Amino acid sequence: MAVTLHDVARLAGVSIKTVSNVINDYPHIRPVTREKVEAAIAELGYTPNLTARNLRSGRTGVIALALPDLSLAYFAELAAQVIREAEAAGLVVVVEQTGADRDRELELLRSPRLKLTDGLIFSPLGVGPEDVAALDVPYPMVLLGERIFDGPADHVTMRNVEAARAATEHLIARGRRRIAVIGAHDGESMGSATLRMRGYRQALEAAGIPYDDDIIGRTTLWHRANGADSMREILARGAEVDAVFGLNDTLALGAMRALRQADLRVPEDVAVIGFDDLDEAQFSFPTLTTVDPGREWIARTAVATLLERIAGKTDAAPRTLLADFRIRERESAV
Amino acid sequence: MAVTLHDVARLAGVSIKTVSNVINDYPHIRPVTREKVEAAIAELGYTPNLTARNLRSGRTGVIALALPDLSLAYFAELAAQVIREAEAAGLVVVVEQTGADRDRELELLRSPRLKLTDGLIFSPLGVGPEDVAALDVPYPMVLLGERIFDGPADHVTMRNVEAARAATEHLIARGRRRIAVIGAHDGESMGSATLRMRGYRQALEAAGIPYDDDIIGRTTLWHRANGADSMREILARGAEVDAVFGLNDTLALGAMRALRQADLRVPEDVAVIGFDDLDEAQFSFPTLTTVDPGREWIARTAVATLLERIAGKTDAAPRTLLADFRIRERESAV
DNA sequence: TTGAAAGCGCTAACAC
DNA sequence: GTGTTAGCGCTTTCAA
Repeated sequence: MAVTLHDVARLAGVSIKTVSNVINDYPHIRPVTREKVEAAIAELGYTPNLTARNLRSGRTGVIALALPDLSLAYFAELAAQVIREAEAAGLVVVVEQTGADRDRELELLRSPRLKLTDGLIFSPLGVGPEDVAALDVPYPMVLLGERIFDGPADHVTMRNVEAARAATEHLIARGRRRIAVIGAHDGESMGSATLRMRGYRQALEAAGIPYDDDIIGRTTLWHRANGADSMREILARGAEVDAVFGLNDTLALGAMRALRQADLRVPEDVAVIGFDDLDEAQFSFPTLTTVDPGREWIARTAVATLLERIAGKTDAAPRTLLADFRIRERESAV
Repeated sequence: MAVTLHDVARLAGVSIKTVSNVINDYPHIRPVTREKVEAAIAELGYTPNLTARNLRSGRTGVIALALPDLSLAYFAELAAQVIREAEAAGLVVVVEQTGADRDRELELLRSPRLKLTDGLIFSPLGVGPEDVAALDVPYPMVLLGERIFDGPADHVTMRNVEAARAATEHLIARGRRRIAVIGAHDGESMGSATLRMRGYRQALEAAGIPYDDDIIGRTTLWHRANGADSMREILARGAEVDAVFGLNDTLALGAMRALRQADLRVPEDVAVIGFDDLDEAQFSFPTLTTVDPGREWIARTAVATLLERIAGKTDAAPRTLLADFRIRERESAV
């Protein structure tokens, strides 16, 4: 641990600057010198002290990714992608879990731990439009998700309304007219649920299908159990249903479970569509038709955008970047 | 970003040492001085530069967690837990994905990026016993998983053999005798598959049930599709089966899918048990009986053990720490 | 109780 | 082409 530039320089019989030059691939070095230095580096097993380098350069090569919880499949897959993209850009990623808690999210934004990173990719679930002021942070940040629009930072997100509308239209085009929704939120002005509901209603309206509150399942959490419970409630009401739009895949998978327990066949009796295109959607029974919201593009764009800001593009106005989506047609809705 | 100790000291009319003392809660400071300094800190919005502090202290407060892929539910849940435990200990976690690739794993161990961290929690899937030499790294490391025993580092893992035996016995106790296995590996001397197979065979032997290679499904990968494919193959052979032991939950869930497609009822016709106790096991249809291998304990112990090593317990011999397991009884095997 | 100054290991002017 | 040197912002002896 104790080998420094000085040690290498001494052994090689040169100055530390020369060693530094070799390490940083400075072009004009005599081959002989370079070899001497490289031999010394090898002999001593020298590796640069990144902390010192960071102190000099003011950069760390580390970015933070803050999200609700890795146990949620959507965020795990998002994190996997962000880490891959960051690695390709020569960065490593510190993952922070906020538990979707507003206070913890706000605390994180002010945390001195972030000083150790070059920037933050933040997927909030607790803070909302009323907290935009707290988002005006003194370091590069890219926002993900639907909680914040017109914030003081770049924002990479998906076309929720259009994609949800397309999902609903996918069902309508297959003759379904009694399309239940699982995962609606009450009293939320801006969020995935609200936006996706808007797309749903647009599709109904365009097709001349009346909106029926009886087949709208409300859940605060988007876990599988909530999807199953919500579906059961709708069925218990005796409401007629020939399709289900799960506002995310996890809810849709939960709903499928409840449908099968109620001896309803998917897709024959009830077609099901989800949203997210989790890996799991390919392997459920039946496989889940869903919306691919462009997660890969979102991850890549978030990293690229953050890097631009880190590189000094601090003046440019905050941008909103929207991913393209597509419907992944599988067995649950054909 | 540019506020330093010097700025604070100048504003407060004291030396930087005094400011430093205040920040680090050095006991003997006159209240007046402290107040002056705190006022200056507040006015300037000073936060310490962690990089500089790290350079001095030689510690970073960052640990690395290297695992195959966050898209795999088991590792996502493990990471979630490790991050929580690390946070409780005042550490943040850099997550690195190796893709279960031996070369990438070996490269990671030597990566200078690790110099930015105080230690590594490493869950290898590519390197094996033949690579123990590479594991003798010059920084604190804790190993997870089954790939390496008697390595040069502390090792936190689960009781694979005993737990697999208990899982098999759970099925036997419920009258099952034709217990298929999904996920066996060929030509692997040490790994989860091998150990769990050992427990399976022990249970059969103890119950006087003959081992039948016809109902052993081999897969290299442990994804859901492999579980389904492997199950289908066994069924296609015409082999008689009244239970399935998925060597992990994902395989078991895949196998359940194949069973239902073959019009076999779970658990009536075929009981199914898994291994891992993923969140998902509680929400599948039917819910999955499985082995809880003690993931939470493993995460907590890995962090605690790493911290001990970081704190300087470098002399002590490497230890192997084993988690307690338990069977989570759910619908798929009653 | 507080201040002065050295130095953690590195990079980047600037000199030679 | 290579060496000297001044910091990056902080902690920490050692004095005062």
